Amino acid sequence: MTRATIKDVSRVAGVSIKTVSRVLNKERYVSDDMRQKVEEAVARLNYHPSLAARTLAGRRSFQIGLIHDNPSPYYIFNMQAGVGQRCREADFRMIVQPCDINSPGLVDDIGALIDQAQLDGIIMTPPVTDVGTALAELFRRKIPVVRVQPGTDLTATSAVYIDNVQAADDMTAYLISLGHRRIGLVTGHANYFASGQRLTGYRQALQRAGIGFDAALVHPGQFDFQSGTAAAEALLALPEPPTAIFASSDEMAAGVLAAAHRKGISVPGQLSVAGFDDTDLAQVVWPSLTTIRQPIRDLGYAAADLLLEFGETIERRQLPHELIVRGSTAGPRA
Amino acid sequence: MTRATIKDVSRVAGVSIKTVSRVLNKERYVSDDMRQKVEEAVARLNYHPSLAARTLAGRRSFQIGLIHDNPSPYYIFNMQAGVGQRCREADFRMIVQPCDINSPGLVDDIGALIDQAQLDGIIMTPPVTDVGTALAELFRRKIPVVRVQPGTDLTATSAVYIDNVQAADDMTAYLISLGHRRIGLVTGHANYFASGQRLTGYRQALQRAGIGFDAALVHPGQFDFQSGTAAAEALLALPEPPTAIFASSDEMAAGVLAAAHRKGISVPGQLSVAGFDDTDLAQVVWPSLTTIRQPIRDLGYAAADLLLEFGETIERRQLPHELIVRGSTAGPRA
DNA sequence: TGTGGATAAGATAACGTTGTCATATCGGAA
DNA sequence: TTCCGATATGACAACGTTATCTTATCCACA
Repeated sequence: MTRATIKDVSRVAGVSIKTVSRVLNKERYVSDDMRQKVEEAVARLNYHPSLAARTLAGRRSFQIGLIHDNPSPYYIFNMQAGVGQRCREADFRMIVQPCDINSPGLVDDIGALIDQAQLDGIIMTPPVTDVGTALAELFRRKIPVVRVQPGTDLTATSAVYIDNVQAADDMTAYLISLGHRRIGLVTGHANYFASGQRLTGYRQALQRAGIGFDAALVHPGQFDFQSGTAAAEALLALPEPPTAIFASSDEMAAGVLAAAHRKGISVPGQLSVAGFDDTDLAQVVWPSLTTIRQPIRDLGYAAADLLLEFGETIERRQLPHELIVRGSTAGPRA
Repeated sequence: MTRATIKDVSRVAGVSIKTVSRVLNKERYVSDDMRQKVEEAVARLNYHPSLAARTLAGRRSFQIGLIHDNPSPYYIFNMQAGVGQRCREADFRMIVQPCDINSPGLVDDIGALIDQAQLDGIIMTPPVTDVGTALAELFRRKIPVVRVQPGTDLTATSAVYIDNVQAADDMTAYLISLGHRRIGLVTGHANYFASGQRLTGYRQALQRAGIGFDAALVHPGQFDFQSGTAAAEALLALPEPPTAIFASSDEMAAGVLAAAHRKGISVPGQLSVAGFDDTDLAQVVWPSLTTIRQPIRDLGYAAADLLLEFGETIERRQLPHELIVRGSTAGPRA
């Protein structure tokens, strides 16, 4: 017994092939009578149309690509979950393509993917979002693109994002409201525009509170644990060390926690620590992290939604972030 | 300008369509002369064959499926990385399909996936590996299957795995070698056969060392942080509490750490803690975890390799685990 | 009563590959 | 020399859908 084809369905239903196709594609001009006959036959034969044939014959492939170069399992997992869910709802398939933004073959790889799979659209996550050559290639092919949290050419494609400036501002303001005046900031990887945006939000909140900006309190990081530890060690060795450290990612915040533990500095007693992202990590370290929740899964869902609903039409959607207060922050010298 | 087709290539190279196809598929009986002409034309036109057309005409789709129902981002991310890498090497594509083993539609979903995408093979990870109805459906369709760490019907399909019994034995023996006699065990989720295997390894090591098995020291968990915390609280409240706790996952070990921190119990001074998996988490908590490294990425790579190299032929491959000693373990009452 | 637009259904030609079969050439053994 | 298997290439059908075009009704309206 081999797979059922549309021909089998049409025979069983007693209608033409084209009518079956019409029902499958929810086209207009099909009588309820026919529709029902076809649906019964489809169910009876447990028929599933061949994606290959549909792609070849039609101009759609029912597939979208998710391109990323992101080392964070948590980020990618949730992004995939969101995109994947929206795809399932529309009976689309998601093709995940990791890549390397420093590879010279990047543009060719993306081109090959689109050619081979005849993708109907592309979703990109940072930092791939801001690779000019890749973007240019996509424009050349006139393929619908949605970028997640893009940093450049903001109006060139559809996009979904959160307000990173406001989020960092919120967190900084929260720390200030606890009584902190010397707040360290560990910035993110320079490849990510979000890093700069979070710095902006930090400065903005300080200024509003009338606290002078001290460059010594800002230490570069790369979003990972190691750089969080290193940054914390540098900041805590200052003549006038901070009473709170705001790390631009939960991983770095975990690094700060580890550094504090090692030095016997109690958190939040002697030092408050805040993260960003609200990854699983935030609730698994001790003490659990005060952080900014970034709705990664929702961003993925929204990205796929824009692609499926609007296609080439450029659309933008901003999603809300949320300040999550947990055990790693408290007032200074408590 | 539209995509180049095989027809364009054949025209530019001055050969027949079939010859181009032969070169593309590395078939025999093609002269070097022809091969070179075709390759030049392919490069010049930047030609990429349509997967849809190849799938429709041939009997292969150049796609394999990865089916999972696993809540761990780390596990899935690494599994995908391994499978994906092997796929890229063979110019195959990986289709990732999350699923729900408790859903009544599970079998239908898998069937639909295979029908629609005409997959050349399937890789499954626990706990989907042991869902009898799903396995039966795959057998019915005679599709090559590789299971990662299967628990049942071990010889029914190809498989890749580590020796969970030995791994748990290794860890338990290590803790005993440090001088521990009362070692708590937090077991994993009952859906996973690995959970039982790790318990077996634990008992095995105890017995070899002449330490009596105490059921009170074994507490059920579900692989997650919460259950680790709960188990630790229960174990530490025993009249004669353990001096070491071996959790069957790093997440649960992190939960044990948190419980210890909360109670003011120092690790590893008053309590040793060990995990399992060596996820990113192990190095991000404080103190960093002594654990068993499970080569998840390599397992994925090997699984794809078996699928691509052996197809329907059943093959098995065991990969090595490794005991990783970090800061969370030491001798008792140090 | 005739006309035309909306509705409904089918026949047939694509889509871009691979499979199958046919054909031609070459080198070595009988 | 003759024949045969190995090598090399091409013509053409087939894969399972959708697109395009055609045909047939039906109903409202002039």
